[in-house]
This record gives sequence, C-alpha cells and structure tokens, in this order.
Amino acid sequence: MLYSSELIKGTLRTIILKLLCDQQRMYGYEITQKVKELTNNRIQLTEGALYPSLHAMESEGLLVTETEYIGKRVRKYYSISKTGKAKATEKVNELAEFMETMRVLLNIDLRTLTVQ
Amino acid sequence: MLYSSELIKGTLRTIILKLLCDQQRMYGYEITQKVKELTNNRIQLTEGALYPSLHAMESEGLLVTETEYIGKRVRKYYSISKTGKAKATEKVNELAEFMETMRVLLNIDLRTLTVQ
DNA sequence: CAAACATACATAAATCTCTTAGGTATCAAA
DNA sequence: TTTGATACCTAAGAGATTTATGTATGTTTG
Repeated sequence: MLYSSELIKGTLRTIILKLLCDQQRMYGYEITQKVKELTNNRIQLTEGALYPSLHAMESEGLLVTETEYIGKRVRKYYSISKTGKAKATEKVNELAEFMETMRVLLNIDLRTLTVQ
Repeated sequence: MLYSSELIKGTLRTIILKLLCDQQRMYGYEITQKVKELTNNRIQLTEGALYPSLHAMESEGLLVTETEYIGKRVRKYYSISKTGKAKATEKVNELAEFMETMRVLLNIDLRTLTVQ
C-alpha cells in the first residue's frame, strides 16, 4: 500500500535532510531506494520531486555535492552542511510536534498501531 | 508557535471529518475555533482553505448542511453523512499509518515528546 | 457613541509542492 | 537484443493552500 501522496507533501525535505544526517553521503537514486526499503515500499519518492528538491537545498547551502564517475556513469553525491544539520534538527522537531498535535487532535492511539 | 503550514496540507479534510464525527454538527467558524482550542493555538485553519473544502465535501455527499439564522446573521451547520463517516475512519487510519511510518523512518522518539 | 474587535459567511489570484510525462544514457541479465 | 535496473534531468499540469479581499452583523471599550 502506498500513501495517498498529499500526506507526503511538506515532508520531502525533512526526509532527505534527516537521511543525510545519518548517512554521511548519498546520491539521489540511492535516497529513493533507501526510503523505499526503510518504509517497506510505503513511501516511494518520485524523481520529479526529489531532484529539484536536492538542487534547491544545494543552492540554499544546506547540501554539498561531489560528482563521481562509476564507469561512464555519473553519480552525484550529496552530503549535509553545518547549516543543513541545523535545519534537519529543526524540521524533524517540527514534524514530531506536528504529529503529536495531530495525534491528540484526532485521538489516535499509537499503542494499537503497528505498521509492518 | 504555529506550524509551517506545508505540514497541514493534506490533513485538512481529515481534521474536519473527524471533528464532525465526534460533534454531531458544527459551523465553519466554530470549526476554526475548536481546532485552535484543541491544539493550543498550534493549528489555525484559514477560512480561504476551510470554506472551499466544506463546500467540496458537501457536493461529494460527505457532509450535509442546514442553514440557520442567529438574529440577522446566517450560520451554516455541517453534519456528517454515513459516507462521510466511513471516509473519516479511512482518512484517520491512513494518517495514523503514515505518521507511524514517518516516526520509524525519522527515528522519532515519542516518549520524550510532550506538546504543551 | 464611535472605533475596534469578534463573529460569520464567501471568492479569487497567486503560490508552493508535487505528479505525470517526457528525455538521455549506461550496464546487466535473459 | 530487448528488458529492466541504474542514474541523471526538466517542464507542464494538477492540487491544496495562502493571501488578499469583500460583505455584514454583533459586542466591547475608551
């Protein structure tokens, strides 16, 4: 089951920043696969959203890139800057608080929730 | 503190449907106030988003309206239909699963989270 | 008693984020 | 040799919301 994508809106940057906080460096395609794997195919990032988002965060100084060649194929690695790290923390905290607020508002019982 | 509103996107209908599930009937302005109160001013629904959303859900048969006059002032009450109730459950469950997935993905520890 | 604020509805243009759809190219497997 | 995976990218369109605006009544306060 895939989530109705409206929900993903607004969380893409948070996901990317948090992943890059933990993983040192990753390239775009790798990010899509990692998210897919970590969420048991529940969240499938689209490239049309991912790449522009990566480019934007690079130009904002949140991410830094280095390009490498694997054979003849280009691979663009992204890693997180100091500013990016701060932004990651901020965004994750904000999302956490938002989720907690929604949990209370909608009276969602997380104890009975197991996603697998 | 108000949430950066991107997060709210995609959850507006869920909030409205769930509230109307619990409250029998409410009017638009009342919904904004109730959400504000229940979230300690954290979520502030904008009227530009709320009213079109209510109108859409009415035309989709999820909500039913009755108009009343309080003095000379119009008040439009919304209540939830049977279809709406089913939709509410569906949407709340979907959001709950999405939040749980995000919690795992971002490694958010809800035990240390207290929103107040 | 007038101004400010709250209540109560509504619409429309602009904005933002993402999807859909397309494009290019390399590499591995069947 | 064709299919599928890897790997990058952009642009048009869609969808949900914000911002701005409008109308009008009721209440409070200086």
